[in-house]
Amino acid sequence: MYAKIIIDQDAKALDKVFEYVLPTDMELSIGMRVYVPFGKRVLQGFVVDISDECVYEKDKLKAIISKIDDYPVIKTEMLELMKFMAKKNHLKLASILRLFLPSEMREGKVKELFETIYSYNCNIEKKIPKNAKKQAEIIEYLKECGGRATSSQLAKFGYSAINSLLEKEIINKEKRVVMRSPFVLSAESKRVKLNNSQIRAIETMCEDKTYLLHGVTGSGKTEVYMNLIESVLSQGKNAIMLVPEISLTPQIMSNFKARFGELVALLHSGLSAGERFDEWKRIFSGQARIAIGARSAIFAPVENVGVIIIDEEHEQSYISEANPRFDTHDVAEFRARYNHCPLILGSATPSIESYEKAKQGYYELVELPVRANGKELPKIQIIDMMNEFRSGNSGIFSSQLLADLTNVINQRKQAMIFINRRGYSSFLRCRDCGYIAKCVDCDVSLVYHREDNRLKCHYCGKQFKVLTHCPICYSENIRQGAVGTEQVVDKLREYFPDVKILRMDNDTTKTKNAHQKILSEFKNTLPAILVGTQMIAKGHDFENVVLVGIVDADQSLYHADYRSTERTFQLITQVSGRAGRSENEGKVVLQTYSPRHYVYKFASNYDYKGFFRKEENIRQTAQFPPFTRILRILFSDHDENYVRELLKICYTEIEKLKNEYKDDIIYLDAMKSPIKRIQDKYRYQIMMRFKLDRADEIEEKIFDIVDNTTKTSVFFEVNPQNLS
DNA sequence: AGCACGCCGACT
DNA sequence: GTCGGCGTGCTC
Repeated sequence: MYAKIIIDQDAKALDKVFEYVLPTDMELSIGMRVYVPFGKRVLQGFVVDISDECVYEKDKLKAIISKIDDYPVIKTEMLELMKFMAKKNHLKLASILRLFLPSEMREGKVKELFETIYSYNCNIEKKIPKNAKKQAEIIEYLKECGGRATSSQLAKFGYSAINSLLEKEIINKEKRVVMRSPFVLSAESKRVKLNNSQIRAIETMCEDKTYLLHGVTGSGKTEVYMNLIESVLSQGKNAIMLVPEISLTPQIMSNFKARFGELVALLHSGLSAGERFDEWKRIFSGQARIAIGARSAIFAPVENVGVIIIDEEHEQSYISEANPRFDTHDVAEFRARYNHCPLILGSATPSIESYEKAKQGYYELVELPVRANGKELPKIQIIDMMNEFRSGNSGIFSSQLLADLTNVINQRKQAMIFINRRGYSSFLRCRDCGYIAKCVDCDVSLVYHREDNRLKCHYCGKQFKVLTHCPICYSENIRQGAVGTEQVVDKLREYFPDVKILRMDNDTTKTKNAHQKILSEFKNTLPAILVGTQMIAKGHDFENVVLVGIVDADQSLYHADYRSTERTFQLITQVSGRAGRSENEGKVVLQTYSPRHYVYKFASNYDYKGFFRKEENIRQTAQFPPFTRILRILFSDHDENYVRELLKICYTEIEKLKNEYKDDIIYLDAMKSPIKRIQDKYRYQIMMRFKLDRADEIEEKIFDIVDNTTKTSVFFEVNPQNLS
């Protein structure tokens, strides 16, 4: 007998099925992990098939050494899913399998948790040979980085050079473990009486198909989810529920823990590798029957799935932005159909894509039109900031917002100010020569963070000291530009020196329980103002918040992105939902420089359907998704000439497709990526847009073309979220 | 990815 | 000549 094996290594050259002889005394089944001889090494592999035939030359086959576990860690459903994803998203098999397992069970380094660090050994006085140019470069680079660097940083110099240095003990190698700790849960259970539309929704959503649950903010979707899960459990089946990472807050999670206790397994980024592994095992063994988590929880080893729920389905975070790129919707769809169970996509502001699918009958639309507490949604007042400017107010706040804030404070209530950005200001610029501080490895401006008075690269995380003068013209007139959370806080303190003003954004929530601390402090202070980014828009109920200010609503409109209007609508709706959650009337003040834009008209009336019709129309006429498909092919390498050459060859080949698909291809062009260098890799891309009818066919041809032209891996992205 | 092979420039 | 750096190709 022969076993077909996928080697657990993330390299394009190894992305195929290898064959091994199955020793007669070894009891092996599909989905198990094994050790196999591979060249001169012993590597981990996954058994994906067992057969009595082999394709490769029989006498060249080696035998499996041993099993790693005595049970299959990858279940049949997941192997099918692997094939589906490999085809759909053109991903490497091993990298897909790795998504299915907790990092504890994976070979090789997991970047977030383990990193190989190389450090310069200054004690050893050994000379580097004059001809060893690469090695000298490595040492130079190491010195620049303060003597230490990760293996991914050094990869560009090549492993031969690194190994030579290691051998001579000029540099040392160590494995650093990055540990994370969990947050604490406090649980209190309460059961809410359901209204009619909630009951109807629960009764409807039980078939083997996909439902789009459109519920206004505060319509009690969570309660619907809980009841659905409860009924699924009573049928002896299990459940998967996905929520966006930022709303994986203790509040929401504690509700589920309180209701379902030990049956819930939580998978979120805050868990340490060990804890994550434990939760995974609890699901795998069937002890835990409900998997709740962010995007990657869709891969939880839940068997006999009775329902899959994706809450806030419109959230960007459901599409993975980094390496194995996939869309959670596709994976969820696959698993739901495989298990013949309902898939529920819930949102107050469904994505245009999903709503269009519902309209065309691929999804069934279920609506929750009223708020569970029967209260009206807060009034949204639009403030024309150009007008403010013309009448002499050049500040961040309109006079209306200031007046309302004063009012709130006098009533000893609370307000939230929403800002669409992070950091104090975007970049450091020399006022004399125009120099902008940029990252040494990435082609992006560094962002100034006042907290620790440093410049940070938001792409690779490197930090730099703040410049006191311009490195080009030596001018000392170098400072920062636009508005951020910190500046808003500072300004507010000027206006309201005695009021508690809290700030919540990516920077103030870095540490373990910072999130909770800020929220509970806010909850217990009257009056108070909470300033924050996207984070404050999600699922926190503060009964004393009566005012929400949106300082720069336009921010997300200005992106050159076909989805930016949709995102602005979603943002406004979500943020507005924070005001007037209880007895108190709520109000929203929305400041904008383009008050006549249609998004504000619809958003201020909470008219999702009106907005959808308008947006649908625009997308259709302009030939954008969901009526077309955008494909982005990203090439990146340390050697700029090499990528350019690769791009050129691929482009010429792809261009030939235009003959056959003249009417299908709307747009095709090759260009530098908007951020042309990240982690010292040059990025070039091909962008294309084509009609849906033969989209899969075209895509497959392109995959083939690119595969046959390059040995380095290339990223494909469908309907990209951001174009960096 | 990482290991061996083999080409090519430097130097006892 | 030999030693060692570093690019290339292969792994069932």
